[in-house]
Amino acid sequence: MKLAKLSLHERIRRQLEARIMSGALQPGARIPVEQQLMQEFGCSRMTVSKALSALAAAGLIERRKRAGSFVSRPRVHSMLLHIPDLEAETKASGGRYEFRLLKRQVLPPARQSKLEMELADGGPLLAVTGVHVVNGQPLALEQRQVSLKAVPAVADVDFTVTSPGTWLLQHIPWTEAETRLSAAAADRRVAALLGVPAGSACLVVERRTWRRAKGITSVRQTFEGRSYDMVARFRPSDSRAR
Amino acid sequence: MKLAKLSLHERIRRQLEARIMSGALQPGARIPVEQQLMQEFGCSRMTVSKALSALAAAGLIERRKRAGSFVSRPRVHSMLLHIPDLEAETKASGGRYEFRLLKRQVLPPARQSKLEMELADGGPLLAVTGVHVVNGQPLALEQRQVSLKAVPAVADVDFTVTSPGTWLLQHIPWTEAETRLSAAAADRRVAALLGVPAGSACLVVERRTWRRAKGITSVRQTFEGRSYDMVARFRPSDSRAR
DNA sequence: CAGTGGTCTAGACCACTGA
DNA sequence: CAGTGGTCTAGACCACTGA
Repeated sequence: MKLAKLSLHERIRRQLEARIMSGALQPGARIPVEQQLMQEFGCSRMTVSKALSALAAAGLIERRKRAGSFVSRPRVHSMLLHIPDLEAETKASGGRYEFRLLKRQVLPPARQSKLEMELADGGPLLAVTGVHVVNGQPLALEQRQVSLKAVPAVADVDFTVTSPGTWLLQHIPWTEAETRLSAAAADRRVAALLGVPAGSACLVVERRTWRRAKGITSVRQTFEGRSYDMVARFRPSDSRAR
Repeated sequence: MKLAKLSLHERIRRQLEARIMSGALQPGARIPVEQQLMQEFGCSRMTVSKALSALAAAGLIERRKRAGSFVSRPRVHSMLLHIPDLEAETKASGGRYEFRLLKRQVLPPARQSKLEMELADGGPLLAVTGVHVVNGQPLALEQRQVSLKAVPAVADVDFTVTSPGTWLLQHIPWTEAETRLSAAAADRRVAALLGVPAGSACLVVERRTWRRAKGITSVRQTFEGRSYDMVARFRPSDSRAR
C-alpha cells in the first residue's frame, strides 16, 4: 500500500478503519475522543476532525455531541449499483457494439399516460426503439422517449452511429435519476428481437432522468435473464473512494 | 429550506451546487478559484476548501492543481440501490412480517462448488430455506448458507422469530458485499411456494457477504416479478446526504 | 455544567503542473 | 515559475446534551 505519501488525516482515517474492520473496535464501541487522537497522532484537532468526518460521511462511525463518536452498526440498506453503459463497456473491452435502430418517431405524448405527459411538458416526444447488439448478439431491447422540449438537439442525432443513452449521457447534464428493476416474461415480439423463446424471464430496467424538475428521458431496457447480470459491490470505504 | 442555521461551508456548497444544477455553471466550466470564493463569501480559505472538498467527494466538481476546479461531466455509471430488508420495512410500515422456515440443516460444503468451499473455509455450513411472508402473502423465497466457522453463534438462533438476514445484519459486521441481480423463470417448486404459475418471471437477488476476506453468508432471494420492484434514486448531492 | 463535537480563522509550507 | 490546490497548525468560540 502507499504508505509514505499519504496525508496524515488519511493515515488516521485508515488506521481507525482498520481497527473497525478487524473487530478491535466493535459496532457500538466508542472511538477515542479527539483530544486522545490528537495526542496519539501528535497532530492538531482539525486534522483529527477531518479523518473522523470522513469516517462519518462513509457511515462507519456516528458522532454525537457530548457523548463522543461510536462505531456504526452496519445497515446494508443501500448499495452502489453499477449501471452498464453497454456501448462504452463493449468498446472498452474490445468488443463490437451496434445499436440496431428499429423505429424513430416524433409523437405527441399519450394523453392517458401521466408519465408521458410529464416528460413531454407541453412539447412533442422523440420515441426511439432499438436493440443493443454486442459482438453480433442481441443483448437488450431499448424503448426510449426523449422530451424534445427539454432536449431539442436530439432531433438531429443519428442513432445508428451512437446509442441514445450514450449520446444523452455525454450531452445532457442530469440532476436526478430513478431506476426501477423488475422481472418480466418476454412477449412474442421481444422474444423474437432478442432471439430467445417467448415467455423467457427477462430483467427489466426502467430509468427516468431529470434535469432540475424537468424530465429529459424515460427508457425501458429488457435483458434476457441469463445474458446479463447486474452486480453491485460494496465496501464501507467505497463510499469515499474516487 | 433551513437557511438560518446552516454552517457557512454548507451554504457555500449549496450555492455552488445550485449554480451547477441551474446550468449557470455548465459541465467543464471553471469554478471560481479559492481566493475569489474567500472574497465573495468573506471567509477563510479552509472554509472554502471544505465546501469544495465536499463537492469533489460528491463528484460534482473535479479539482486540478495549477489548473483550478471544474464542473464534472456527469457519468451515470453507478447508482445507489436500495436493498430491501423485508422484515424491517414491513414492520416499519405497520405490516405483519413472518419468516416461514422450511428447512434448516448443518451440512458440509459441496466439494464441487467452489463458492460453498470458500464460504465454509474448512468448517460446516448452516443451510436455511424459508419464505418471507408479508401480510399473509408469500413475497420471496430465501435460500441461504451461513459459514458456521465464521459465525458459530448462528447455530443457536431461532429463525422462526427473526429472519436470518435481519439477525446477521444486526450481529455480524460485514466489510464487503456483492449483489447480483438477474431474472429467472420460477420452477414448479418455487412457483408453488410463492403462489404463482410455474414459469413466471422472477427477480433473483444473490448476495455474498464477507468480513475481511472471510465469507459470512451467501443468499439467493427469488421475488415474483410483479410483486417487488427495486428502486434506485440518484441525485448528485445524495452521495453526501446522511 | 462540563465534556464533547462543529465550525471558523489567519496563517504557513508544500506539491503539482500548465502557461 | 507562478498560480493553484492540499495539508496542517494553534488557537477560538459556540452548540449541544448526558452525567
